[in-house]
Amino acid sequence: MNVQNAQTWRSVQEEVLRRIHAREWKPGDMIPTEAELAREFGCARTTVNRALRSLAEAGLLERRRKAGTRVAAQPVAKATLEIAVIRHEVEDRGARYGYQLALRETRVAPTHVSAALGVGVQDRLLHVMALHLSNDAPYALEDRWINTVHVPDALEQDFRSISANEWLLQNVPYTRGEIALSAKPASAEDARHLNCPEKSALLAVNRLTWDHGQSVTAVEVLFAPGHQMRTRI
Amino acid sequence: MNVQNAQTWRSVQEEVLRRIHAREWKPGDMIPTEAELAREFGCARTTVNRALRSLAEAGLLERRRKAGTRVAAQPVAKATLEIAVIRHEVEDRGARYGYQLALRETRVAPTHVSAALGVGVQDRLLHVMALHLSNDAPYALEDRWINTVHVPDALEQDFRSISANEWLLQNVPYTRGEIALSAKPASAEDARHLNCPEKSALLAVNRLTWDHGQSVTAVEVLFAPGHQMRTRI
DNA sequence: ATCATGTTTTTGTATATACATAATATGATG
DNA sequence: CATCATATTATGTATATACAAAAACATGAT
Repeated sequence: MNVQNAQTWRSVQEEVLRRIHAREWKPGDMIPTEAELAREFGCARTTVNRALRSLAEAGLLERRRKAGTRVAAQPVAKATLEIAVIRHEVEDRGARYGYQLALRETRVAPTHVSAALGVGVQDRLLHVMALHLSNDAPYALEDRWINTVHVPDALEQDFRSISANEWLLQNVPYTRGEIALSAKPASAEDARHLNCPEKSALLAVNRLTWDHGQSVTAVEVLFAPGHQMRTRI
Repeated sequence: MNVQNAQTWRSVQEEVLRRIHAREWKPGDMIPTEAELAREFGCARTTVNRALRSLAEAGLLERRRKAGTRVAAQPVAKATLEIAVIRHEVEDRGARYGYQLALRETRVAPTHVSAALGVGVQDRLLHVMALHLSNDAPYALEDRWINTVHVPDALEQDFRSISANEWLLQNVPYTRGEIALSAKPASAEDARHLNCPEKSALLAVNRLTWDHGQSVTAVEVLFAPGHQMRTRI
């Protein structure tokens, strides 16, 4: 064990990663304690802690007090999908963004929506459908229900020039949310908006957000056929 | 400005979060400097730094040296999908896991696969197809190509009792990977394996992993119709 | 007005030290 | 042998201090 020169937490992290990748430390193996590594690397324990904590957050290490640190047996790949404002998503790809409001109404929601939002089945909610365009081609269809009891300001908005997607993110905070990704066949209406054959396979993102226990909005975003969500690990 | 009693970084974080959610600090607003907050909370700047850094990693704050810290204008929802071993995914749902090898061959890969893996179009790769079952029902279809130049040990495995998914994660390290999520219509073969109508909308996860610049494997996992990937934010 | 340069401010990190906390290991006790 | 209390130990966190680095800002030359 040489005295390595690793005085920054990043260099410690790099060396630890190297040992994991080189299989010097195999999945499931215990690794030395922070104090031992600090001695080996000639740095403070705090520095080692910073490096190992960060690797644990990434899922590569498993740490427990007293028990020590081990290399994750099956590193769970944590794919971080960045779910941004759709306009930014389009513009970041270098395309021209377009937006069309398809529908805006206040009505009683289908039971699965009112149940998900935790409102009464008779409550009227704001329902907005809109098409997001990329270079004039359909990009995504947004189908959204807004809890107007908790977000009355939404009733003031016509959502003709700014999408509900963007308006809500800028104006209504949330403390908690659930996201579900799935594949769905295009309904006749979906197909018409997205200009694709009926029953095409569409990537669907369903989001449900809450603010301090109060539901805010339920939204389904259907992406045009062929769309991919990408990320690295 | 009362002297709050916030001596742990978590309590500092909570208070900062409260102010963001209560819109005392609105999206786009600058917030006080670490030193100011430390004074206000009566704790060390290190503690404030820990709290704010963590919130910045979560996408709620944007920090820049000298410029200071501001509340993210459009908090990018970072949905962390945990992509685990499929067997664990099934078992964690409380279901009985099953596995069937459908095909194992060594052959020249389709050009899009050899291109993705960065191998010659004439190179023979290991091709494995397998069905993962949940309570005896089809759960996911795995279609995998393995770069046998970089992972020759894979040729020793028959993948009849352990899936390539699991074997690779336990035995072959990788340093980098790309993941793409999309929706695909079921081919005739997909439909046969997954026991669903042809052209059903299937959620597809495509993964490509590399180890120090060497490609390891390219895999497409098709989930049975109706499957959802869920996460919270 | 524009550009290069230096100053200052804010976040970022490293350190030693101290104590907290969780969980295991140990030993006493029935 | 099982069970409970206790000691031990590795990680987790808080602190003061110091310096590094990025970037905005001010200054001055052109």
